Amino acid sequence: MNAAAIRRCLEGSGLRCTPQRYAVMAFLAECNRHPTAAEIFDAVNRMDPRSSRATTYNNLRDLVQAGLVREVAVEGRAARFDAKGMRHHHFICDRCGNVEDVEWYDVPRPASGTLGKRILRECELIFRGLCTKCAPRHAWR
Amino acid sequence: MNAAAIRRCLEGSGLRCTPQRYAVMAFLAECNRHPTAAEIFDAVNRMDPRSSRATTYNNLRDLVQAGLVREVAVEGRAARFDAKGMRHHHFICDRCGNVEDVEWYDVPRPASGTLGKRILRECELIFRGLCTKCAPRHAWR
DNA sequence: TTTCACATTAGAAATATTCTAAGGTCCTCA
DNA sequence: TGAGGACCTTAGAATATTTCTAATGTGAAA
Ligand SMILES: [Mn+2]
Ligand SMILES: [Mn+2]
Ligand SMILES: [Zn+2]
Ligand SMILES: [Zn+2]
Repeated sequence: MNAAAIRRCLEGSGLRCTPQRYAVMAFLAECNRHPTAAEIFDAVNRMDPRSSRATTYNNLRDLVQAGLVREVAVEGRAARFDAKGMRHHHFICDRCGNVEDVEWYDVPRPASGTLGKRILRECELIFRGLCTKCAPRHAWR
Repeated sequence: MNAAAIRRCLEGSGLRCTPQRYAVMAFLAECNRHPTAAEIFDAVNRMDPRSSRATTYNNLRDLVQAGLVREVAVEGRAARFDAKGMRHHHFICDRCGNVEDVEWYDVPRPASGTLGKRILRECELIFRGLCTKCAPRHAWR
Protein backbone atom coordinates (compact mmCIF):
# COMPACT_ATOMS: atom_id res chain seq x y z
CA MET A 1 0.00 0.00 0.00
CA ASN A 2 1.54 3.29 -1.10
CA ALA A 3 1.30 6.71 0.52
CA ALA A 4 -1.61 7.86 -1.62
CA ALA A 5 -3.58 4.71 -0.90
CA ILE A 6 -3.10 5.13 2.83
CA ARG A 7 -4.15 8.74 2.66
CA ARG A 8 -7.22 7.75 0.66
CA CYS A 9 -8.28 5.03 3.04
CA LEU A 10 -7.95 7.33 6.05
CA GLU A 11 -9.87 10.17 4.45
CA GLY A 12 -12.41 7.77 3.00
CA SER A 13 -13.19 6.82 6.60
CA GLY A 14 -13.60 10.42 7.70
CA LEU A 15 -10.28 10.54 9.51
CA ARG A 16 -7.85 13.38 8.94
CA CYS A 17 -4.55 12.17 7.56
CA THR A 18 -2.30 13.55 10.28
CA PRO A 19 1.40 12.64 10.25
CA GLN A 20 1.00 10.57 13.43
CA ARG A 21 -2.06 8.71 12.20
CA TYR A 22 -0.47 8.14 8.82
CA ALA A 23 2.61 6.70 10.50
CA VAL A 24 0.56 4.17 12.51
CA MET A 25 -1.38 3.06 9.44
CA ALA A 26 1.70 2.90 7.23
CA PHE A 27 3.56 0.83 9.78
CA LEU A 28 0.68 -1.63 10.15
CA ALA A 29 0.19 -1.88 6.39
CA GLU A 30 3.78 -2.95 5.77
CA CYS A 31 4.09 -5.05 8.92
CA ASN A 32 3.44 -8.74 8.49
CA ARG A 33 3.52 -9.50 12.21
CA HIS A 34 0.90 -8.50 14.77
CA PRO A 35 2.54 -5.77 16.83
CA THR A 36 1.38 -4.55 20.23
CA ALA A 37 0.55 -0.90 20.88
CA ALA A 38 3.95 -0.52 22.54
CA GLU A 39 5.73 -1.91 19.48
CA ILE A 40 3.77 0.39 17.20
CA PHE A 41 4.59 3.34 19.45
CA ASP A 42 8.29 2.47 19.26
CA ALA A 43 8.26 1.93 15.51
CA VAL A 44 6.46 5.20 14.85
CA ASN A 45 8.92 7.05 17.04
CA ARG A 46 11.88 5.80 15.09
CA MET A 47 10.52 7.99 12.27
CA ASP A 48 9.60 11.66 12.22
CA PRO A 49 7.48 13.19 13.46
CA ARG A 50 7.26 11.56 16.83
CA SER A 51 4.01 10.58 18.42
CA SER A 52 2.98 10.40 22.06
CA ARG A 53 1.73 7.24 23.68
CA ALA A 54 -1.75 8.73 24.05
CA THR A 55 -1.87 9.60 20.36
CA THR A 56 -0.75 6.13 19.38
CA TYR A 57 -3.54 4.60 21.44
CA ASN A 58 -6.06 7.19 20.21
CA ASN A 59 -5.18 6.52 16.60
CA LEU A 60 -5.33 2.77 17.05
CA ARG A 61 -8.78 3.18 18.60
CA ASP A 62 -9.93 5.37 15.70
CA LEU A 63 -8.52 3.02 13.07
CA VAL A 64 -10.22 0.04 14.70
CA GLN A 65 -13.51 1.93 14.89
CA ALA A 66 -13.19 2.87 11.24
CA GLY A 67 -12.74 -0.80 10.39
CA LEU A 68 -9.28 -0.31 8.88
CA VAL A 69 -7.42 -2.12 11.63
CA ARG A 70 -8.22 -5.25 13.57
CA GLU A 71 -7.47 -5.66 17.27
CA VAL A 72 -6.72 -9.13 18.57
CA ALA A 73 -7.05 -9.73 22.29
CA VAL A 74 -4.73 -12.42 23.62
CA GLU A 75 -5.33 -13.76 27.13
CA GLY A 76 -2.86 -12.41 29.63
CA ARG A 77 -0.99 -10.37 27.05
CA ALA A 78 -1.15 -6.94 25.46
CA ALA A 79 -3.53 -6.50 22.55
CA ARG A 80 -2.18 -6.95 19.05
CA PHE A 81 -3.10 -5.15 15.86
CA ASP A 82 -3.08 -5.72 12.12
CA ALA A 83 -4.19 -3.74 9.11
CA LYS A 84 -7.15 -5.55 7.63
CA GLY A 85 -5.79 -6.56 4.26
CA MET A 86 -7.13 -9.76 2.80
CA ARG A 87 -9.59 -11.64 4.94
CA HIS A 88 -7.91 -14.21 7.12
CA HIS A 89 -8.21 -16.21 10.31
CA HIS A 90 -5.76 -16.24 13.19
CA PHE A 91 -3.68 -18.87 14.90
CA ILE A 92 -2.63 -18.01 18.47
CA CYS A 93 0.16 -19.98 20.12
CA ASP A 94 -0.70 -21.31 23.60
CA ARG A 95 2.91 -21.05 24.64
CA CYS A 96 4.39 -17.85 23.22
CA GLY A 97 1.19 -15.94 22.44
CA ASN A 98 2.25 -15.20 18.87
CA VAL A 99 -0.55 -14.38 16.46
CA GLU A 100 -0.21 -15.72 12.91
CA ASP A 101 -2.40 -15.41 9.84
CA VAL A 102 -4.23 -18.43 8.46
CA GLU A 103 -5.71 -18.56 4.98
CA TRP A 104 -9.33 -17.54 5.01
CA TYR A 105 -12.24 -19.90 4.41
CA ASP A 106 -15.93 -19.45 4.89
CA VAL A 107 -17.38 -20.07 8.34
CA PRO A 108 -20.95 -21.34 8.66
CA ARG A 109 -23.16 -18.85 10.50
CA PRO A 110 -25.32 -19.96 13.41
CA ALA A 111 -28.77 -21.24 12.54
CA SER A 112 -31.25 -18.39 12.30
CA GLY A 113 -33.02 -18.01 15.61
CA THR A 114 -30.11 -19.01 17.83
CA LEU A 115 -28.96 -15.39 18.08
CA GLY A 116 -32.38 -13.96 18.93
CA LYS A 117 -32.50 -10.16 18.80
CA ARG A 118 -28.73 -9.81 18.71
CA ILE A 119 -27.19 -8.10 15.68
CA LEU A 120 -24.37 -10.17 14.21
CA ARG A 121 -21.48 -8.23 12.68
CA GLU A 122 -18.91 -10.94 12.15
CA CYS A 123 -17.85 -14.47 12.93
CA GLU A 124 -14.24 -14.75 13.99
CA LEU A 125 -12.42 -18.05 13.85
CA ILE A 126 -9.38 -18.50 16.06
CA PHE A 127 -7.10 -21.51 16.01
CA ARG A 128 -5.15 -22.36 19.11
CA GLY A 129 -2.25 -24.70 19.70
CA LEU A 130 1.51 -24.56 19.31
CA CYS A 131 3.24 -22.51 16.65
CA THR A 132 6.03 -23.84 14.44
CA LYS A 133 8.65 -22.54 16.84
CA CYS A 134 6.99 -23.95 19.98
CA ALA A 135 5.76 -27.32 18.67
CA PRO A 136 9.20 -29.03 18.80
CA ARG A 137 9.91 -27.98 22.40
CA HIS A 138 6.64 -29.59 23.31
CA ALA A 139 7.73 -32.99 21.97
CA TRP A 140 10.76 -33.10 24.28
CA ARG A 141 8.83 -32.97 27.54
CA MET B 1 -22.56 -29.69 39.83
CA ASN B 2 -22.53 -30.78 43.48
CA ALA B 3 -19.72 -30.59 46.02
CA ALA B 4 -18.52 -34.14 45.42
CA ALA B 5 -18.41 -33.63 41.66
CA ILE B 6 -16.34 -30.48 42.04
CA ARG B 7 -13.94 -32.22 44.39
CA ARG B 8 -13.63 -35.11 41.93
CA CYS B 9 -12.94 -32.92 38.96
CA LEU B 10 -10.26 -30.97 40.82
CA GLU B 11 -8.53 -34.06 42.13
CA GLY B 12 -8.93 -35.83 38.81
CA SER B 13 -6.80 -33.04 37.35
CA GLY B 14 -4.12 -33.40 40.00
CA LEU B 15 -5.15 -30.27 41.88
CA ARG B 16 -5.64 -30.33 45.64
CA CYS B 17 -9.15 -29.44 46.64
CA THR B 18 -8.34 -26.49 48.88
CA PRO B 19 -11.18 -24.38 50.25
CA GLN B 20 -10.14 -21.38 48.13
CA ARG B 21 -9.80 -23.39 44.95
CA TYR B 22 -13.05 -25.17 45.61
CA ALA B 23 -14.80 -21.82 46.09
CA VAL B 24 -13.58 -20.50 42.73
CA MET B 25 -14.64 -23.64 40.92
CA ALA B 26 -18.00 -23.83 42.71
CA PHE B 27 -18.76 -20.21 41.91
CA LEU B 28 -17.92 -20.65 38.23
CA ALA B 29 -19.89 -23.88 37.98
CA GLU B 30 -23.09 -22.26 39.23
CA CYS B 31 -22.53 -18.93 37.48
CA ASN B 32 -24.19 -18.53 34.12
CA ARG B 33 -22.48 -15.24 33.33
CA HIS B 34 -18.81 -14.77 32.47
CA PRO B 35 -17.31 -13.08 35.51
CA THR B 36 -13.99 -11.24 35.61
CA ALA B 37 -11.25 -12.19 38.06
CA ALA B 38 -12.30 -9.24 40.24
CA GLU B 39 -15.91 -10.44 40.32
CA ILE B 40 -14.80 -13.94 41.21
CA PHE B 41 -12.55 -12.57 43.93
CA ASP B 42 -15.48 -10.60 45.38
CA ALA B 43 -17.90 -13.51 45.14
CA VAL B 44 -15.51 -15.92 46.83
CA ASN B 45 -14.90 -13.43 49.61
CA ARG B 46 -18.55 -13.16 50.41
CA MET B 47 -18.26 -16.79 51.58
CA ASP B 48 -15.85 -18.35 54.05
CA PRO B 49 -12.99 -18.83 53.98
CA ARG B 50 -11.70 -15.72 52.34
CA SER B 51 -9.17 -15.81 49.57
CA SER B 52 -6.49 -13.32 48.62
CA ARG B 53 -6.33 -11.72 45.22
CA ALA B 54 -3.13 -13.61 44.42
CA THR B 55 -4.75 -16.92 45.29
CA THR B 56 -7.76 -16.15 43.15
CA TYR B 57 -5.52 -15.44 40.16
CA ASN B 58 -3.33 -18.45 40.92
CA ASN B 59 -6.33 -20.74 41.09
CA LEU B 60 -7.84 -19.37 37.93
CA ARG B 61 -4.51 -19.96 36.18
CA ASP B 62 -4.36 -23.53 37.49
CA LEU B 63 -7.97 -24.28 36.53
CA VAL B 64 -7.42 -22.94 33.02
CA GLN B 65 -4.25 -25.02 32.67
CA ALA B 66 -6.11 -28.09 33.85
CA GLY B 67 -8.72 -27.47 31.17
CA LEU B 68 -11.57 -27.11 33.65
CA VAL B 69 -12.10 -23.40 33.07
CA ARG B 70 -12.01 -21.30 29.95
CA GLU B 71 -10.57 -17.80 29.80
CA VAL B 72 -12.04 -15.35 27.31
CA ALA B 73 -9.96 -12.31 26.39
CA VAL B 74 -12.04 -9.28 25.45
CA GLU B 75 -10.31 -6.34 23.79
CA GLY B 76 -9.76 -3.47 26.15
CA ARG B 77 -11.46 -5.20 29.06
CA ALA B 78 -10.55 -7.57 31.86
CA ALA B 79 -10.46 -11.27 31.05
CA ARG B 80 -13.59 -13.32 31.69
CA PHE B 81 -13.94 -16.89 32.82
CA ASP B 82 -16.38 -19.76 32.61
CA ALA B 83 -16.43 -23.33 33.78
CA LYS B 84 -16.29 -25.49 30.68
CA GLY B 85 -19.63 -27.23 30.87
CA MET B 86 -21.24 -28.16 27.60
CA ARG B 87 -19.36 -27.12 24.49
CA HIS B 88 -20.47 -23.74 23.23
CA HIS B 89 -19.41 -20.72 21.23
CA HIS B 90 -19.32 -17.12 22.44
CA PHE B 91 -21.00 -13.91 21.39
CA ILE B 92 -19.17 -10.74 22.47
CA CYS B 93 -20.96 -7.41 22.39
CA ASP B 94 -19.08 -4.64 20.58
CA ARG B 95 -20.64 -2.04 22.81
CA CYS B 96 -20.80 -3.40 26.35
CA GLY B 97 -18.25 -6.21 26.11
CA ASN B 98 -20.63 -8.79 27.55
CA VAL B 99 -19.85 -12.39 26.74
CA GLU B 100 -22.78 -14.70 26.09
CA ASP B 101 -23.02 -18.39 25.27
CA VAL B 102 -24.16 -19.55 21.85
CA GLU B 103 -25.31 -23.07 21.12
CA TRP B 104 -22.47 -25.19 19.83
CA TYR B 105 -22.13 -26.44 16.28
CA ASP B 106 -19.26 -28.06 14.47
CA VAL B 107 -16.65 -25.79 12.88
CA PRO B 108 -14.84 -26.96 9.74
CA ARG B 109 -11.10 -27.33 10.35
CA PRO B 110 -8.60 -25.74 8.02
CA ALA B 111 -7.56 -27.80 5.00
CA SER B 112 -4.68 -30.10 5.89
CA GLY B 113 -1.43 -28.42 4.96
CA THR B 114 -2.49 -24.86 5.70
CA LEU B 115 -1.26 -25.13 9.28
CA GLY B 116 2.15 -26.58 8.40
CA LYS B 117 4.05 -27.89 11.41
CA ARG B 118 1.78 -26.17 13.90
CA ILE B 119 -0.09 -28.34 16.39
CA LEU B 120 -3.79 -27.51 16.45
CA ARG B 121 -5.53 -27.87 19.82
CA GLU B 122 -8.85 -26.21 19.14
CA CYS B 123 -10.88 -24.00 16.85
CA GLU B 124 -12.70 -21.23 18.63
CA LEU B 125 -15.60 -19.43 17.03
CA ILE B 126 -16.50 -15.98 18.31
CA PHE B 127 -19.50 -13.97 17.18
CA ARG B 128 -19.38 -10.21 17.44
CA GLY B 129 -22.04 -7.58 17.17
CA LEU B 130 -24.62 -6.03 19.50
CA CYS B 131 -26.25 -7.93 22.35
CA THR B 132 -29.97 -7.91 23.01
CA LYS B 133 -29.59 -5.02 25.43
CA CYS B 134 -27.43 -2.90 23.13
CA ALA B 135 -29.10 -3.57 19.77
CA PRO B 136 -32.07 -1.22 20.39
CA ARG B 137 -29.89 1.74 21.43
CA HIS B 138 -28.07 1.30 18.16
CA ALA B 139 -31.26 1.79 16.16
CA TRP B 140 -31.89 5.23 17.70
CA ARG B 141 -28.70 6.83 16.47
C1' DT C 1 6.54 -37.40 63.57
C1' DT C 2 9.09 -35.40 60.06
C1' DT C 3 9.33 -33.79 55.63
C1' DC C 4 8.31 -31.53 51.50
C1' DA C 5 5.70 -30.23 47.76
C1' DC C 6 1.93 -27.58 47.30
C1' DA C 7 -0.94 -23.40 48.82
C1' DT C 8 -2.04 -19.08 50.74
C1' DT C 9 -1.32 -14.23 52.12
C1' DA C 10 -0.76 -8.96 52.10
C1' DG C 11 1.02 -5.84 49.80
C1' DA C 12 4.36 -4.20 46.42
C1' DA C 13 5.47 -4.14 41.73
C1' DA C 14 4.90 -4.49 36.94
C1' DT C 15 2.20 -3.89 32.85
C1' DA C 16 -1.22 -2.02 29.96
C1' DT C 17 -4.35 1.45 28.89
C1' DT C 18 -6.98 5.73 29.53
C1' DC C 19 -7.51 10.34 31.21
C1' DT C 20 -6.45 15.35 31.84
C1' DA C 21 -5.67 19.85 30.71
C1' DA C 22 -3.29 22.68 27.76
C1' DG C 23 -2.24 23.95 23.39
C1' DG C 24 -1.79 23.21 18.04
C1' DT C 25 -3.74 22.74 13.21
C1' DC C 26 -6.64 23.46 9.68
C1' DC C 27 -11.07 24.17 7.52
C1' DT C 28 -15.20 27.26 6.98
C1' DC C 29 -17.66 31.20 6.73
C1' DA C 30 -18.12 35.97 7.31
C1' DT D 1 -8.29 37.88 6.38
C1' DG D 2 -9.40 36.23 10.63
C1' DA D 3 -12.65 34.46 14.22
C1' DG D 4 -14.70 30.20 15.47
C1' DG D 5 -14.71 25.55 16.04
C1' DA D 6 -13.91 20.72 15.19
C1' DC D 7 -10.41 17.77 15.44
C1' DC D 8 -5.82 16.38 16.97
C1' DT D 9 -1.54 15.98 19.79
C1' DT D 10 1.11 16.06 24.07
C1' DA D 11 3.44 14.84 28.68
C1' DG D 12 2.60 12.90 32.35
C1' DA D 13 -0.74 11.45 35.89
C1' DA D 14 -4.10 8.21 36.91
C1' DT D 15 -6.40 3.91 36.61
C1' DA D 16 -6.98 -0.92 35.83
C1' DT D 17 -5.41 -5.41 35.66
C1' DT D 18 -2.28 -8.92 36.63
C1' DT D 19 1.93 -10.88 38.56
C1' DC D 20 5.54 -11.12 41.94
C1' DT D 21 7.72 -11.52 46.60
C1' DA D 22 8.83 -13.40 50.76
C1' DA D 23 6.93 -15.24 54.67
C1' DT D 24 3.93 -18.64 56.47
C1' DG D 25 0.53 -22.54 56.54
C1' DT D 26 -1.19 -27.42 55.40
C1' DG D 27 -1.56 -32.09 54.70
C1' DA D 28 -0.29 -36.55 52.73
C1' DA D 29 3.45 -39.77 52.40
C1' DA D 30 7.49 -41.88 54.32
MN1 LIG E 1 -3.68 -10.97 10.99
MN1 LIG F 1 -19.29 -19.42 28.05
ZN1 LIG G 1 4.74 -20.31 19.97
ZN1 LIG H 1 -24.16 -5.12 24.77
